[in-house]
Amino acid sequence: MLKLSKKTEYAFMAARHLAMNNSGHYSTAKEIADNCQIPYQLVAKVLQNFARNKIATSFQGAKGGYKLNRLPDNISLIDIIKAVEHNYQVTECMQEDNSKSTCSHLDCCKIRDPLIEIQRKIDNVFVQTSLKQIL
Amino acid sequence: MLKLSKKTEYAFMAARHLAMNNSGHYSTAKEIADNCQIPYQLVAKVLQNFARNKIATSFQGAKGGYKLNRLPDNISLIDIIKAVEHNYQVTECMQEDNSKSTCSHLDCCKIRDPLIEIQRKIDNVFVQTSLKQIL
DNA sequence: TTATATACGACTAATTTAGTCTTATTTATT
DNA sequence: AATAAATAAGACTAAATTAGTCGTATATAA
Ligand code: SF4
Ligand code: SF4
Repeated sequence: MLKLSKKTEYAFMAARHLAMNNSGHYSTAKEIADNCQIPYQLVAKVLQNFARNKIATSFQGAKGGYKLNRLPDNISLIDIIKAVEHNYQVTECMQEDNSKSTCSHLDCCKIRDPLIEIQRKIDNVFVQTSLKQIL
Repeated sequence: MLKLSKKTEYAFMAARHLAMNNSGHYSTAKEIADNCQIPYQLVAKVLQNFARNKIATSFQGAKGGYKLNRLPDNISLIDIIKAVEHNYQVTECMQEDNSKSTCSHLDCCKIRDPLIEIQRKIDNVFVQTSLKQIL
C-alpha cells in the first residue's frame, strides 16, 4: 500500500542520470539501463514518456538519445511522476482517467473530503522536491 | 500507484463510526458493515486489528462489539494505518517485514536516501491528522 | 546500406489486493 | 443447558495491478 511503482523509481533514476550527464553527448536508454541496472525496455518507455511530456528532448537515430529540457532545479518530482503515471492518486475516486468514477460509495462517502486534503498534502511533498534535491 | 488500500479506507470508516457512536452500546462489525456499506468479513478483520493494536477494545459474545480506547483527538491516522497494514512504505526496501530486503539495487541505489526523506514527509501527513479531524 | 537509436503497442508473467468460506470460541439470554 | 449473537483467526479464491518481454516500425549518422 502507498508504494511507488518501479516505473516511478526508474523514472527518478533516469532523470537523475540525465541531470548528471548533461554535457556533450545525449544519454541513451541503453546507457541508462546499464548504469542503473534496470531493464532496457522499461527505461526506454520511461524516456519516451519524458519526451512526450516535454521533460526531455529525444534525438532519434544513431548518436541519438535524450537530454533534459530544463535545469534540475526547475523539474519537480511531481512532473516526473505525472509523466510516467496516470494514476498516482490516493483513492480510486480521485483518479483522473476514470471519467465515470466506479466507487460504489461515492454518494455517501464520509471520508472522501478528508482524503482529498491528504492527497493535496502528499502532492505537495512531490511538488516541493526538485530533481536537483535528489542528485 | 500510491493508492491507499480498501482495507485502509474501511479502517478509516470503521474508526469514524466508532468515534461517532461511542455512547452506551458497543458497535458491532455487522452494524458498521451495514452502515458503511462495506463487506462484513473485511470490517470484522479491521476491527480485530484495532483490538490487537489497542486502538479499540473488543467484547465477545452476545451484546458484544467494540469501543475506542482513546478519544478521537488522540488517535492519529497513522495509528489506524499501522493497525491494519504492515507494508505502508513507499518502497520495497523500507518495508519492515522484509527482513531480508530483496531489492537488487539496494547496494548502489542513489535514490534511496531521498526517498527515505519523502517517506518521512508522507508519514508526517498521517501522523499530523487525527481521527477527530475526519469526523 | 548498415548499425544504432527512438517510438509504440500488444502480450505475458508475477505480485498484490479484495473478497469469501469455514471453524472455533465467548457470552448474554431464555 | 441450550441457543443465539458476537468476536477470533486462518485458509482459500478471484480480481486487479504492476512488472517485464517481444515484435515491428521509423529515423539518422556513418
Ligand atoms: S468514494 Fe470514498 S470509498 Fe470510494 S474511493 Fe473515494 S474515498 Fe474511497
Ligand atoms: S533500493 Fe532503491 S530501487 Fe530498491 S527499493 Fe529501495 S529505493 Fe527502490
